Amino acid sequence: MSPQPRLPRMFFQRNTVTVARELLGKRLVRIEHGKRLAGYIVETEAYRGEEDMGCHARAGLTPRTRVMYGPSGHAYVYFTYGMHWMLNFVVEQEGFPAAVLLRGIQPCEGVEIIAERRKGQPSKRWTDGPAKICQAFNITGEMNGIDLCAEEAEIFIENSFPHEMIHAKHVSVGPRVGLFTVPEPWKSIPWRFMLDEKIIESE
DNA sequence: AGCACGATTAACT
DNA sequence: GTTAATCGTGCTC
Repeated sequence: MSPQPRLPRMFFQRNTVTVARELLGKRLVRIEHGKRLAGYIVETEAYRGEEDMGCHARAGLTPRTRVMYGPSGHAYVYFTYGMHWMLNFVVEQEGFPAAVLLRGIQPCEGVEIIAERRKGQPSKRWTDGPAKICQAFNITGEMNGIDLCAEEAEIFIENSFPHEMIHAKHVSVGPRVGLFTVPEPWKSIPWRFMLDEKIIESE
């Protein structure tokens, strides 16, 4: 499919859970040296506010969480486990800290570059985790805070199914991953969204 | 200043 | 199923 309109800031400036759900099926695009890498979003998680004990913003406003308190439509990129980068999208109103974590995509453009960066792994495992996406798309902390809605943005989200919404029967929901020491109800709240990849159109 | 742990991954057994 | 890799962050002393 040819390039589509980018999602505007108003898309991100809404309830975190709504945005996480509606990002399924949209396309993540990365511009590198003028070349497009892209993939359909198939898995997201919502992290919402200081009350959410699974969200980094539970620590309040710190150097790390500052971007989440800023305007929506920006990238929140953080480092964890001593080696991995994670890409999130800042959402909700400025001043309310919240973000959507990108956990899975299905590559559709720049596949040969993605394959090279994920060399040694089968194609099903190229971008099926948050750190794998950042490795495949060459996304690091240098991109923390960039505006996805700016004209010159090197990362943004595109519409991909302009005439049809993703139907609920193609979406599964569950608890967020990796929150081992987070108390309830936050540990089990169903804020993880997965798209049935069989409905993704091929190029 | 020191410490425990993390929104993970890959390579093991 | 288990575990090492590896270091920034936030909390405690």
